[in-house]
Amino acid sequence: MGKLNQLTKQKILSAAETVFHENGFQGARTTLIAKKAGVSRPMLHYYYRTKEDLFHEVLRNSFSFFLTHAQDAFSEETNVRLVINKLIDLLFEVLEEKPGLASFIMNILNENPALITSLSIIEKEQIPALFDKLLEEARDNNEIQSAISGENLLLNIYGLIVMPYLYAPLIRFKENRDENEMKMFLQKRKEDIKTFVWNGIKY
Amino acid sequence: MGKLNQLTKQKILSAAETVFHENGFQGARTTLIAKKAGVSRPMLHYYYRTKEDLFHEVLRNSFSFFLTHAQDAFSEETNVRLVINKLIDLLFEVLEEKPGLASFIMNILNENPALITSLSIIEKEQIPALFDKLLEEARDNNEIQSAISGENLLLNIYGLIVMPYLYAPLIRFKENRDENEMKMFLQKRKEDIKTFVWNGIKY
DNA sequence: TATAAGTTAAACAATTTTGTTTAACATTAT
DNA sequence: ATAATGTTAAACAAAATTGTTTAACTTATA
Repeated sequence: MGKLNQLTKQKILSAAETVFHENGFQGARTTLIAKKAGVSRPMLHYYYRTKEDLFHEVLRNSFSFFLTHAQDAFSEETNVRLVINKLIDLLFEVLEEKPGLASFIMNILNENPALITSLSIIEKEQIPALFDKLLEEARDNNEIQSAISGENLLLNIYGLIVMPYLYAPLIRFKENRDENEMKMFLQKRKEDIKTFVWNGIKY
Repeated sequence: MGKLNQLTKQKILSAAETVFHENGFQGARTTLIAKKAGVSRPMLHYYYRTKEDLFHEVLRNSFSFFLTHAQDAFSEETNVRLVINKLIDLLFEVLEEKPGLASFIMNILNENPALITSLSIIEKEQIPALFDKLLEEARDNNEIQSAISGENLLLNIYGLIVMPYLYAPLIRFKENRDENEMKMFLQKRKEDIKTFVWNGIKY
């Protein structure tokens, strides 16, 4: 049996990513995915038997993409402050590349958190622990005062970064900012977040 | 024509709130709402013709509830720091009372932001401007150094507060924390956020 | 060039969900 | 007690959506 035009399969997966990111599992329509992929509906089911199969593939890819980038911050830098800045840079890049990813994750967290915990990538996730270690070192060196935990620090950073992406549609509507103004807003905000976070833990 | 057993109507609205908060518009099932309200399906349509009508009512109430409480911070306090602390307290109270509200708002922001901007309450919303004024005063008095805007400060606070509520299901799953442990985690986090935010803008 | 693989449009079955109708029953107020 | 109001269960119609089937067509390749 065949089943192997990788290009078509990829087009479907890629369209699925966009649609699932924008609408979540329930809101997504396989018809729209097929259309965006430029492919007939039977083709979609030919490569991915069910909507669920397709969703799981997107889910795995998305989390892998997100976590891999986040982890990079810890391999590329060693000092807390630099790691934090790097992490913020990387996460902004991730969301710039996939703006729907933030709400996608929020959606799953809400709809079906068990889905996330079942991912093998998640089990290997060590970021809070890595942060704990760096924070402890920094406290020993009197670089920071705060007794914050790695988990809380990470939640803070996620919250600060993700917020504007969730909020973006509202800001756009309310203040009528065009895409370019939004980009500048986000660019500036990124730097603001860095100093905000640093001050937040320094004292 | 009748249409006025306020108690039943209220039961329906209240059940609808829970279901819409937990599942969003698309994910919500009118059948489940009727069931939770302890009422037959035709009754639901008797008081609210369509699912959409019911949703709009919940939407209005939810935003009104959220914004009214947030605004209170500015009437009850006058100093930036105290306003911030009050706001954080009030928002935590809001989310403690309606834990699904956070993801509900995120959901709409994603699914249909136009819905939010069309709310009359939103147009009257002045919080960023109120913050701008307080921040300027505080800078004049050398209480704070940061040049942060009211809008960004508000985004920061929202992000920091909302995050754990979105994240909660995952934390619960991953670390197996029971409801009580979650409450303590949130309680502690609330105070952490206060100092985190204050340090963030002070320097 | 013949064959297999990839693809499509069209039609359809099955399911889910919303909203309506009907006929009957219960409750309240007149 | 009688009429209006509130309520239910049951059945149904209409629409949307997923997944499948069929028969035909195209393109690469053996």
